[in-house]
Amino acid sequence: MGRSPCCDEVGVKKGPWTPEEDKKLVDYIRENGHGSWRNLPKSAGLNRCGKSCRLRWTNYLRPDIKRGKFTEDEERLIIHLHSVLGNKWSAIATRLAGRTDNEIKNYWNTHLKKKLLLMGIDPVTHRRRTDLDILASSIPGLLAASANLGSWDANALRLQADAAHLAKFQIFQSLVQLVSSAGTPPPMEAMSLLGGTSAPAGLRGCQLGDVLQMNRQLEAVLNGSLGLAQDSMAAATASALPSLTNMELLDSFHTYSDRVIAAEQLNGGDGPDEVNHNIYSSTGHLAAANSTLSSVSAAAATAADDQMMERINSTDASANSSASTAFEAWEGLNPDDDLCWKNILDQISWTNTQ
DNA sequence: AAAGTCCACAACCGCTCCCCA
DNA sequence: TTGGGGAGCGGTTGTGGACTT
Repeated sequence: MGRSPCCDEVGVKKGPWTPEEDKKLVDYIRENGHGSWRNLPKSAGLNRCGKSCRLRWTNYLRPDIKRGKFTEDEERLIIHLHSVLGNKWSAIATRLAGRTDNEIKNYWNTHLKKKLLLMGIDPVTHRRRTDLDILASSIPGLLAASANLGSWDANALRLQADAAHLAKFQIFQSLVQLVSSAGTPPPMEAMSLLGGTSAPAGLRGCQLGDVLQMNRQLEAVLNGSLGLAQDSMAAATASALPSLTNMELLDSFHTYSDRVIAAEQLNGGDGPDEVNHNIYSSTGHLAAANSTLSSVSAAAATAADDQMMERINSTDASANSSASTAFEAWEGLNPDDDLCWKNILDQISWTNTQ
């Protein structure tokens, strides 16, 4: 069912609207309502097509439009709604008073999509990414982010190291997950990288089953770490950032924990929607490493690392050896060696293409 | 200071949906 | 039931300003 374009008239103006045109359009609609958009330009004395008038009105001139930056609440809501509705921008816009579909779409494409990618989340599926290319490309950004964390004082050095540690830990976990999801045993070259001369004793010579077990442990640790991080955040930050006041620490902590709690509420607690769980929980480390709260979260998570070990040791005796192995392995890796990362990525890329 | 590059956003294009004769 | 027209939607593009080299 073809239809002729509405803007096929020659001589109809296109491009940016002038203030005079805006005034004509606003005045006309205020006085008469828009009525038929096709007839409006003629009636209003505008040399535009009706479609252009409608877009200008609905996206820019409408009096109930809310201008300005998106708030964190709005961001969170957009991400949540997008996970449910997909690219249904108009449907999403109906849930955000004063925001237009076009504005939300633009904001998604220019900000939120990148934000999610940086957090290691696929903006389409809202699940954690394992794509190697993205993973590999994200490493410099992650490390740069961790390097830019702070310039306050000596404590910043500790925080920077913590954040880098966490970012690399997350990457490592993703790599292990990737190996386990490949369905085939990794090549000896790859395994030898994990257990080779530069690798820690815990990983040396480990088998696929060990890697899978390790991955399960890491998954549990990462997914369970958020609560621990919240529990220990205030104390951890207090010890890591003695130069900040208690009030500043509490503010930082509350900002972060509010986001988490709100995400949980949006989620309906234990509903089927895993989006916010994915975003705020399982990737908590990575988000923390990249967000403005990264320094606080990273310090807290460092303390949480200790508690993770305790939890593993106390709740799953059968996994004790593997879990310990995983962490010993991580501690033994030399994540500051760029060549080490390149080699691991190269080898696992090779695995994935087999 | 100039040139080049990147980024954000307004606006356009083309398609689909829905209503109505 | 069909098809024409209006409106809405999502993807894409163009442009101006900010930033970098």
